[in-house]
Amino acid sequence: MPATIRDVARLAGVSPSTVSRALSLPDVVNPATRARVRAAAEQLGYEPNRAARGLITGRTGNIGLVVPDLANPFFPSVVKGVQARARLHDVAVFLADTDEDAAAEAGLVRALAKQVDGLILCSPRATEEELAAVARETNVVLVNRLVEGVPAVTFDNEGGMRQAIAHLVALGHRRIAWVGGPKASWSSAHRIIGLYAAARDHGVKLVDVGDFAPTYEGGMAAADQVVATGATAVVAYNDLIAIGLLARLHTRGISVPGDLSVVGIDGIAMARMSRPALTTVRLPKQKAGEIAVELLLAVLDDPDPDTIIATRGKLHGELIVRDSTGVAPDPARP
Amino acid sequence: MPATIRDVARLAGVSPSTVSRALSLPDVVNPATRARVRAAAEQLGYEPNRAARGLITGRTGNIGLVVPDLANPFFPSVVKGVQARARLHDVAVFLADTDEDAAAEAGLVRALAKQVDGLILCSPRATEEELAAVARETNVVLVNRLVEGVPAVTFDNEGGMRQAIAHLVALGHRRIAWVGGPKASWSSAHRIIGLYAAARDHGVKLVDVGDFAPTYEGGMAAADQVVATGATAVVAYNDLIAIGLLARLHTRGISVPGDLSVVGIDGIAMARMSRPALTTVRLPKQKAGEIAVELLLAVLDDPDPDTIIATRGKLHGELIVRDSTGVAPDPARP
DNA sequence: GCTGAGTTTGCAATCGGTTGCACTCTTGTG
DNA sequence: CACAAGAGTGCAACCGATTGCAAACTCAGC
Repeated sequence: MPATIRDVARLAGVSPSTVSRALSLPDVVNPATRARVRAAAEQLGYEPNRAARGLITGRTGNIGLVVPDLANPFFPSVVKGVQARARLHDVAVFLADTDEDAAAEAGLVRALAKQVDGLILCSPRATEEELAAVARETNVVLVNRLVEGVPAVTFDNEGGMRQAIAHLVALGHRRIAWVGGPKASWSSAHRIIGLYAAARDHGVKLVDVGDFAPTYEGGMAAADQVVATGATAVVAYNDLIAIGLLARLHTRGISVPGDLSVVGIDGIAMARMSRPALTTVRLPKQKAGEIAVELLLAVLDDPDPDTIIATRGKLHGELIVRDSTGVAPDPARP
Repeated sequence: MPATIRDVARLAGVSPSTVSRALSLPDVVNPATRARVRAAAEQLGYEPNRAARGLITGRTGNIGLVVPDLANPFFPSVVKGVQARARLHDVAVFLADTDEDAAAEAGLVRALAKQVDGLILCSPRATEEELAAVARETNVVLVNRLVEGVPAVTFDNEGGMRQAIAHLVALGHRRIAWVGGPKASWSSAHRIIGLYAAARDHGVKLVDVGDFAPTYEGGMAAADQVVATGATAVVAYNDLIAIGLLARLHTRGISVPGDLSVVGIDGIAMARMSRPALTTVRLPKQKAGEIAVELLLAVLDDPDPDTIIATRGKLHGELIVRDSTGVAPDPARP
């Protein structure tokens, strides 16, 4: 039912090839013809059939986006960024959610790969080898993960942790606990590195209470161990864990920030709404999605390996101080 | 680079047409040949090219999903449901977020429509006429919206409101405020109808404080008006608004549920995490996404108008009682 | 042994675009 | 004025599948 290139050609009195050129290579056709073709296309509401074009060009005009779990508010933000930027470039986005399942992730990636020009993998849980393998056969951009030779946009974890520690140290904290995220999480591993570096520089003690699910429940589970460390402040892998901590601490009657200061990471909307409002390192999530699209599109246009390797984005976080952090309790008091 | 149907044909010693049939119409080809073809396809890792198939069949194997705002936790849940179910049927999902902009919505829908077999529109902000028009030229399933002659999956708003009111009445509340959502929201309009009906049945007074943005800020903005009504309980259009109410009420030193009980709607994860934990009507959001996919696929398989009109799903919500509701304050007390 | 029905398979057209090549028609140059 | 270069356009092949139609083959029945 929709108009084809032949309909336009007939109406404009030219051949289909001229229509094709008038629309996609404007400078090789006579301005007068071009205008005539454009008018005909307009009148018929002609839009090239993507499948047909894709068949010959090998390009689908689609990109795939894979995230571990949409229920974690971190990811919808990234998705929004990808969405918005892709639309600007007239590229459609296939979305897939792996439910934090590394096996499902691999299958999904392979299935998606065949239907798109490139993939954006956000916080993938797969191993480096698997990712490198995928990147070899498909155009891939990683978000929040770094693998040798694969374009990526990451967050400056070290810088973020440095800000958090500096803030806590300024408030007088000298013993700080760390609640880690999933073992397979690249960013968890890198945050702890930044944290230790910052702690060393400031001469404060860091206590690692282990790895937890990056969820509210994970935070609830971690809370008692945090308290047992005797730390006066805690940094959590993400805001969801931090909010879980807040809840359990409240239940136990431990005052935040009176007895214990809590810092999250991510800067999800919910952090503002918790009680007390959560001090956090806000990551430019949406921006990350936007840049990932730009990177991917750049790679598609110029698949030169050297360019690809240089294609990197590193985004800086920003410490947002709210009510969950305060001066360290006087050690003499109890 | 990937194997084509011709490669498989050559390896199996048959013609491409036989390969096509062996793979998609198994019973019209000789079992022996079929096995040979299957083996060859397997060996080559052959997967039919979707663009090529789409060109001839007119089917893309893709569906589109349009939501107003991924930042509202309601929608990621629906998206997850759609996702999961679509994958089961080997259908890919295009996602678009309109940023709550009705104009953008129209454009997006039209753009998406050409690349997919059908669309799922979740809580669309467009007018009935626009939606009916879209439904006439594309296969559409609505979620959380009802338009004459268009398949839809909705929530039982009346029933949900009835449960909420019954709960509040049992707690002794006799004057209940309602904080509405966006004017263009179909569900807001229908929730208020259910609310009034339930209030009448129970002989309690309902006070409408007006329409607000379906956000935390919207709830903060509504709080003072709620207090001014003198109501002892308030029902909010959604959980986000309810959580905003909680925050502002806390700031003003108004106790929840001591002075005022608060009920939300949606049952987002965040509701459990608020302080006090929010009593809410939990809607089966993910289920709605799953059913929407089933409905859409059914419509695609059988585009008979009579079937289409009968294609409806209505999901029931469930009252989750938490700490934000309690017995009405003694009127004599102040 | 021949005919006809029923199976199984291949040929070739087709979907809707894009693009290499060749052809026509200007226009500029010697 | 002839000729070459260049611009503009059309022809036809092609991308990778599906499918109507016809050919080839099998097999039963007479």
